This record gives sequence, structure tokens and C-alpha cells, in this order.
Amino acid sequence: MQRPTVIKRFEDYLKRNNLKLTPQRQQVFEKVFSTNEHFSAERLYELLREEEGDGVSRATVYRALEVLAKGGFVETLETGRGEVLYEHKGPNHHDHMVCVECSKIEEFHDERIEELQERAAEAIGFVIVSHVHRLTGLCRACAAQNGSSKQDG
Amino acid sequence: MQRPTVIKRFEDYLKRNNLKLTPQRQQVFEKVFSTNEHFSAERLYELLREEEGDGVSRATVYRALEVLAKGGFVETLETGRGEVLYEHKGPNHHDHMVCVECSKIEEFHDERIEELQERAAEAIGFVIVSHVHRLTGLCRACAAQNGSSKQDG
DNA sequence: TTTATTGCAAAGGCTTTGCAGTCGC
DNA sequence: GCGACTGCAAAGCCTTTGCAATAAA
Repeated sequence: MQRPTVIKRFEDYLKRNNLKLTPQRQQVFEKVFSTNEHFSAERLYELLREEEGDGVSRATVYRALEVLAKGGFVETLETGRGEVLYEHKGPNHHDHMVCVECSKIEEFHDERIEELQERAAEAIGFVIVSHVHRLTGLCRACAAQNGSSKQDG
Repeated sequence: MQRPTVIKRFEDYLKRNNLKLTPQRQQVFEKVFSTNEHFSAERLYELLREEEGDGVSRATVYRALEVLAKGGFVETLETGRGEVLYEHKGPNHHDHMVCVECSKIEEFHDERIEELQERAAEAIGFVIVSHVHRLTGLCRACAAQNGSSKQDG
């Protein structure tokens, strides 16, 4: 998906929903789509503060993220440790693997899994709107280091 | 898994980890294993208050849940709406489908999915410790009702 | 007796909200 | 000009924590 296209979609979305295109929303939108990282609302707020210009208030960042989420421009990702991260939606869907040691997030995708989950839902008449498939564990680097040290669990 | 067995495992776990078997922990443990529902910490606290006897303080409920989680006796489930629910671990693993309309939670399991996710992890050297696979959408009943009413999104 | 545990209430962290002024449309 | 938006600070919600008293082992 090219940038101009997404911006257009965003503007259309705002119009359709009687929302206004404010400089703050633009700034948030730009920042969100200019990174491929997963970020928290707080982190996004920081990033916007660092920018030249007026900046955006914390409340507005939260409110803008809500708009973006409702419009389907960003997805939320709960890391499993009480954190909520966001990322902008790209053309290709993917799921996540989160390293408990270093917090690194890797992405994966398997069409077969997507199909099987669709079947599972169909089987009981469930209509999927969205899904979360998150693996938690150790990334390659951390697994190599943690080979021996384990505590009782 | 039979109750006596789990209790035994719990007691062993406490001993092994230098933790004490207090009446409060027992109460929490009993309550957690006496229901098959998914519950929040707050809800569990309520349930315990309603019981005859001394009850357990809120702080203790949270602390006990932490112990149970670390010991692998309960699993946490983020509903995707900022809520964290718990459920006791049973013999058979399962994932969840959460209805956005009525909050009903249904369980599903597909061994093929489990295998594919294991492969996906292996492929990049990731070691899975746990995983979350949650489908969000409409359960059969709500899907039937919501056939037409949709908002822009 | 020693060390972990409990209860309380205060403190935290993150997010939401009320409100008055402001600005897109 | 109207209705939505913004910033601020206060309020909320859920969870964690410090501390002194208490109880398991």
C-alpha cells in the first residue's frame, strides 16, 4: 500500500464520519505510518514531543489512536505483559512472536493457519472479525544464552 | 486431571519454592479450581468475599493469582478490550473465540494449528514458551442478530 | 524462632474525561 | 457560525507496594 493511498483513505474516512482533519491528527497519522515499529501510546507521545513544531498533547494522542484504530488504520498488540502496543496496518497480515527476555518482536505468517482458524470458527458459527496469534518465548539469540539457566516453575 | 492430584501438585509447588500453604491461598486455589469460567482478579475477589468465613483481601487475591500463574496452575487471557481474565489450567489445551457483542467466550483446539505454529517458530529459532490464539468476532447467536446493522468502520 | 504472608491504605501507571477555549469546514 | 477538537489537569481503573502485625513451618 502506498503512502498517498493510505492518506487518501484516511481523509475519506474522516469525512465519511464527520471527523475533522486537524494538524494534530495529521501529525499522529504521519508518525504512525513513518515507522514500522510497534509502539505504545506513551512512546508515540514522546516521539511527537521531540518533533519540531507545536507537538500534540497526550490526550490527543490517545484520542487520535482511537480514531485510527476504529478506522482500521492501526492494530493493537497486547504483549502479554500488560503492555498495549500499536502498529500501522500494512498490506500483508502477520502475527507475532514476542521474546520474553529482550522484548524483541518478530512477525510470522502462515496461510494454512489462517485457513484452519477460519474453519474452526465456521464449525461453531462464529464470525471472525479479527484475531490475535501471539507466540511468547525466547528469540534465537536469547534461547542460545538461556540454554542452562532455568528456575523452578 | 483429578482435583486431589492438582492440590497435591500445588502443595508440592509451594514447598519446593519455600512458599507457605496459608488458608487464604487455599481459598483462592479452591475457588479457582471450582469454576470453569474465565474470571477477572476483581471478580474472583468478589466471589471470595461472598463466601462464609473470613474472606481474603484484594491484595492477597492478586498475590495468590501471581503465585498460581507462575506455578502454571492458571493461565491468563487478555480479551482484547483491556481486560485480563484467568482460568485454571486443565489437562487439555485450548484457544479462545471472544464475542464482541455478548462477551461469550468459546474454546477451540486444532492440533494442526499447534504444529504449524511450532514449525513457524522453529524456522527462525524461536522457542515457544506459551502462546495466545484468540479470535474476536460474533458468536452464532449475535451473528444472526447483527446480520444487517453495521456501522462505518 | 525464623521467614513468608496478610491486610490496609497509599502509591503507581496508564488511560479517560470534563471543560473552556479554538478551529476546521 | 456550528460542531468537532484540543490541551490541561483532574479523575478513574486496575494493580502493585510499603509496612507493621501475624502465622506457617
